[in-house]
Amino acid sequence: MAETDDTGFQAAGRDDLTSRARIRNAALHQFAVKGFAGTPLRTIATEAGVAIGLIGHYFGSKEGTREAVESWIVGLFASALDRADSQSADTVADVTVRDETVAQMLAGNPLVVDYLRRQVLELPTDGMLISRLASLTMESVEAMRNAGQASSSRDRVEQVVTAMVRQLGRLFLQPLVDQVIDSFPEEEQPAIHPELRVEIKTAQ
Amino acid sequence: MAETDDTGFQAAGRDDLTSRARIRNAALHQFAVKGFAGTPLRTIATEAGVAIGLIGHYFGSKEGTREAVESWIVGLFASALDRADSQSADTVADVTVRDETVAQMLAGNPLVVDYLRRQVLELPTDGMLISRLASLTMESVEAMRNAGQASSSRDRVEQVVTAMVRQLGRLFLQPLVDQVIDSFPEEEQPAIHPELRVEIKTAQ
DNA sequence: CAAACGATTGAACAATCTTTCAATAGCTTA
DNA sequence: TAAGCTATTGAAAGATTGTTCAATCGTTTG
Repeated sequence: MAETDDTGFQAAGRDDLTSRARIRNAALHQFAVKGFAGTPLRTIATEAGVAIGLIGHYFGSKEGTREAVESWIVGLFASALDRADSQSADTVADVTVRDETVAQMLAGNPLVVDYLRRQVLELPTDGMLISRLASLTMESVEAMRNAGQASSSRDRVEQVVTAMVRQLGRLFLQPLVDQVIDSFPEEEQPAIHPELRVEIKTAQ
Repeated sequence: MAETDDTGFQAAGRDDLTSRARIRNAALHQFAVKGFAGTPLRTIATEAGVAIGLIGHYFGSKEGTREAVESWIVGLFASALDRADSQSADTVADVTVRDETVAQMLAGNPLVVDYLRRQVLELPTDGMLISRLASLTMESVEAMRNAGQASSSRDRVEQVVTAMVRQLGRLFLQPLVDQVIDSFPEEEQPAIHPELRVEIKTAQ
């Protein structure tokens, strides 16, 4: 693996990407849309424009391909948080800046949202991804506490949960709204889709 | 098909169920936990304690098995709404009673919640289930409008969306909260899981 | 009793899937 | 140029899947 990998964030023509990156992108796309079990490796190979054998060559197995996709996603979150800190005037960015930066990253990678939404359902057997993102968020919370930008009296775990629900809750639930609305004939559908609001009411 | 089918709601010993019902229950269980594509028919047969061939005999195909599961779920919602009406003093139950009755039904059938949550994510390709439940909810909304128990000035579709989000939103999002909390060592986890609140903010 | 019928089984089949691997092409380095 | 990499291919193997079907069992019906 002598070649560098793209982050998918900087603009890059489809044909400029390495085979490895194209495979990873195709896997993310298929897993997000059809699910892990519902995606044959052949489909990934076709979408990436490579031969089947190349997937095994780079990622070892189908499970290894999933791992690569998830590590890439974790990297996306990590770099978004780093960006928030570096763009902030303070040493550490506050909640608003962090949320906004993550939201922008997710808006630019809708497939990541689709993938994550699925992961939350798939049983904790192999669902390490959410746990990895939780760790990342915990680091973020710690940094904010140390900088006095987050309450130090509230429970840490609770702060992590709140942050993740704030970032992901609305995005996860949107398909419910969309599917319900789309199930009605077009002339009955409201022009503007109702806006979802998801909150956590901290236990008393 | 001379035999009657259970509703799964009244208590019934596992061994009292017909093969048909046991297959349907096993299918619901596996689809909810592993997903449709991730569930081999052999697994369903084993859990139901029958031979593979019997599934085809009763449901024709794997797709037919899914259909049977979904029809059973639709029936569960329909009978819950009927029950709400019959228990109400008025001719038509009000929103609170309906929501409460549906909530009780879902609490008694957690696998149904898991199954539905998956349906919302799995692409609308074949996902007729949400659409069927939306129709059911629309009938419910119409009944309430006619009885003067629901505003007649607001948009019908919007009322349906609101009702379904109210009934399902929190349940769908709970796994996110649980997975995040469970990803921390047990001694750090808060005693009481934070309470989720999901609302719809009607478009202005 | 005999015939008929639904319930049930498990093997067989064809299709599809993942993984493996030998072979080729292309590029770098000594 | 020769040798040694890595990238890439596509066929083959081996496992798994959904579906089909002939055969058996048990009960009901004539």
